[in-house]
Amino acid sequence: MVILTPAEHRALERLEERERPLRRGGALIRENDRTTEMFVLRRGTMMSSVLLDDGSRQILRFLFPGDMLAVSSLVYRESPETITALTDCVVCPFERSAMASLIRDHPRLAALIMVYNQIERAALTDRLAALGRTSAKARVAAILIEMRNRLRMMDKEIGASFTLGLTQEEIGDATGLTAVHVNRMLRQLEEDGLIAREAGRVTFHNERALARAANYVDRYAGLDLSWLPSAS
Amino acid sequence: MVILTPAEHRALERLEERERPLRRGGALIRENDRTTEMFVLRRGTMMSSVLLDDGSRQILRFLFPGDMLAVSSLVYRESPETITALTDCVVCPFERSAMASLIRDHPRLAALIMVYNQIERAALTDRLAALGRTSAKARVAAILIEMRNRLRMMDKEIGASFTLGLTQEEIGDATGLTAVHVNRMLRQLEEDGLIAREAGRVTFHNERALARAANYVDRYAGLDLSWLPSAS
DNA sequence: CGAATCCTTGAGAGATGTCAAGCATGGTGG
DNA sequence: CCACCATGCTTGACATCTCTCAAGGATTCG
Repeated sequence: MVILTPAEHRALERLEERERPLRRGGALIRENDRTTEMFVLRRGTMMSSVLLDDGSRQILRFLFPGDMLAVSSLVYRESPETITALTDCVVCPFERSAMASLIRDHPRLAALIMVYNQIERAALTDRLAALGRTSAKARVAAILIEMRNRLRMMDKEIGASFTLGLTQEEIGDATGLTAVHVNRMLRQLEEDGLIAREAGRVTFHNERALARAANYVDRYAGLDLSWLPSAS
Repeated sequence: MVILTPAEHRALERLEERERPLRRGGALIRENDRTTEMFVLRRGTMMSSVLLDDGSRQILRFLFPGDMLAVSSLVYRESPETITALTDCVVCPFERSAMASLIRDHPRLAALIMVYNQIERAALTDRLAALGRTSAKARVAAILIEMRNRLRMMDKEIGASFTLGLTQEEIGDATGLTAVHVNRMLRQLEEDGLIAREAGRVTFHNERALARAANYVDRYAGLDLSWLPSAS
């Protein structure tokens, strides 16, 4: 999509020099932790979430290889969110001061990071609109499509059928529903003929109708990066 | 908070060279408009929103002087959101290519823009958690506090009493509720002794309890910008 | 094999939406 | 200056959606 210069490649690789493994279920960062590190997710899937006073949890985002984690430590002394591994993972930690030099020395990479932030922002606002204004069934359908599409970006083999890798409680925490109601909505999607399920695998039987039910928009499409600074 | 060099000041001022007035209710950008412009809001308050298939609206964010508008045109050919004036406004348009040169020539400003994006992100995730996991009453309380705090950033005179400047329908579109239910929640907050209302003015009678009811976090506090590149 | 998790289903409760009507307010044209 | 209209607010009755609680079945892991 954008061709990086060798120097830019090296700068990005320097962010990924160190590796840290993380066990399934392990927390990389907890809310209110003090940290000045950021991370690149290299392998596995993670999620970021917040806990509310009453003990309920809201999942903000699912994270996939290539995503930057804990960018908020650029700004906040204490982390506003918890970051947890959904599968065994490998992350690459780097100090936020590395971000300062990267911005100074590689303006085009700085611009690309802004682009990345905007894509993430669009995904968050889509979820916001879903929580505010769509039905439980639509929200569950949206999560299914989102997960399939992100998984497919890592593995081109994935088609209409994939392993979701989320419990119904996690789907509920992402969609603002209870696990019980998620279960009912999955069954309804099945009865509507939109999906099939077996042993943790989901199969889309009518992807078009599912996307329509979910109000789904692909935020990795429709990009226009022609304004980027030229390679220096 | 951060002291800018004269050159940095000039660079920011260049973004605000031109002015465009906007009437109350007018749209600066509509969803799916093609635009390559961005804006700085100079005067007035605005909102950004999306429309769903069924005609319902979700307000994503309220915008105040100093905010950057339409940053998504850095990324998307077509705008993912509508931006509308809540009061008479003045905006300063600039081409997104100006952003490219600003990033190249002023790394510290680029870093500050990233900081700004992260603050906005935190505000969005707070709203997300509110929509997903808090009661109608809490969401309405949260909007009241948010509006008061942002208005107070422009006008230090504002204390416990302020003019909200939103219709109950707009509060509903921001909180994912119907206007009717917003009305009932406002009444309840009043009966609980947390607020008083008259002629569009809201007065906080028990701000601490209100903030508690709303799960409110001030995202403009707790910043740590010590990592920023040094002034060059 | 036993103990956790996770999933599934039912019944009833609670929160929020829908519809409908009336009231208040402010702006506007006659 | 007044009558009228559009907009927004308020309230009640009822419908619908989602949650809560509870129980049992399935699956995985040690």
